[in-house]
Amino acid sequence: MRTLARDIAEQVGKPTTIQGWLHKKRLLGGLAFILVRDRSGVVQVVVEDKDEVEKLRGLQIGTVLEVSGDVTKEDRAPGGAEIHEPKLNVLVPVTDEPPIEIDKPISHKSENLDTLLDYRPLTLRNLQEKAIFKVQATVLKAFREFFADNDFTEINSPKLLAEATEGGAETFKLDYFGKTATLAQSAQFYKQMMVGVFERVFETNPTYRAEPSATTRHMTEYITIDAEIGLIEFEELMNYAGDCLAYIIKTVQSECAQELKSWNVQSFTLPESGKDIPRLTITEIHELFLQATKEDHTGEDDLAPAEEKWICEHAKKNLNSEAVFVVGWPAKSKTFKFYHRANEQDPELADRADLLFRGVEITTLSMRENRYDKLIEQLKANGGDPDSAGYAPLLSAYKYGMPPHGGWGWGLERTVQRILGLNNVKEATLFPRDINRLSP
RNA sequence: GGGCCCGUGGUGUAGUUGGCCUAACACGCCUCCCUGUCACGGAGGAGAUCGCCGGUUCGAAUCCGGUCGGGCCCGCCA
Repeated sequence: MRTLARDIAEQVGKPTTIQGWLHKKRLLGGLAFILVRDRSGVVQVVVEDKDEVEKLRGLQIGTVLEVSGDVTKEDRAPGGAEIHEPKLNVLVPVTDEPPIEIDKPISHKSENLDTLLDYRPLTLRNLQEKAIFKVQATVLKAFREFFADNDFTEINSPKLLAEATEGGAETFKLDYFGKTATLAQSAQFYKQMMVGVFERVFETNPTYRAEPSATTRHMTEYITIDAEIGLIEFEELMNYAGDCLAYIIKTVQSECAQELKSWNVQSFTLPESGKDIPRLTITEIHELFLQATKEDHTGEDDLAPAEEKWICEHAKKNLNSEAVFVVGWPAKSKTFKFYHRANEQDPELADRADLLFRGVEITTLSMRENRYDKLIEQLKANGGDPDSAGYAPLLSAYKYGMPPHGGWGWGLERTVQRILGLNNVKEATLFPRDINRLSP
């Protein structure tokens, strides 16, 4: 019967067997300490028998072991207990020296990211690296809990599409039995169609962008948490997104305390309720930024990366929130897509917001134009053909009844990146894909 | 796509105004010593034609040109 590392203290006084990877050897002559890592953590094993120590000769970190012995309460041991008088059984010997050390923090300096990512199958075994993806899994779990609490249904939309439709971003093209298929740049149209079915839907799937971006924020494949909500209005939609962020942070704080500590993440400055996250218009932010830095972006349709960073620091200090909703997006702009909805009172503005968190845009949300005729009009104005195979399915959903609705696309990796204070979104991605990297 | 920067043992770095470099340091690895380590400690050892190609020079890790790989910022984009 196998015991996990996290349960070792409960086994005190009992013969116990653990299984896992040799994580660290400390040979002190007549006494050796070895650390064995399993899915739950690390156990210290004290080896005094020379024959047992000798079994480890020539074996490298990564060797898979089964260790049977007596668990002893020991305050000097990590976790308060350790295994004594062990019998070591080598399940999978490793004799080649690993190319990278995994038992101490690995360099995350930008110029060393290549090494970190090239050896990803091994570097992920480092406990600090592993912690990033424990946090990611917890964020994803929190999303699902939030959606379940609010009566959403989870869906999965296709990623192979007949043609590029949404506009805005470049798509990947690939051969599809002699036809050209594209990889989905978002779940946009499908989640909208599904509003007509479930009213509230979400999905957590990869999305693909063929943009030649070389920044710390962009990848060609990333996970979006796509949500779409029927019978909602703009203010309410922002509140949902804010509540969702608050729930994610709360969940990570309670379930990943150890992981946050290992990345030296102390605390979060965030309102408990989404409605208390500050709303600032693009124009206001341009003005504040100009006053503070003398750098002028007034008149621009979008925020510069430096402004996104600055406004979050500003809001943390002055508005008690590291998250900010950026509103006041122009309706007459290339940032306005054909399915967006203009504001009823002020048609010059779009019912759209970006949610910035700790300096990075993590979510884009908007109300969608739900009136069939108006949508067709906007589509045509955008150069789209309503009769094409790319638009017809979406339009048929509209034709037969779409309520006012809105939703968001939320970057999972960016969220984890900012929670942990990582410099590059690729550090928060298991096997990142970017303009230069397609492997591992 | 534009600008700037970087490539030195397995890993992280120093050296880069040409000669003292027959390339240094730390970690890792190997051998030996060490019974409470937890970045264990100590002694010794192996391991790099300095990304690649060409040029300048008596002499190149160091200068020049090209090339390949990578990073950061901007743009695009989320």
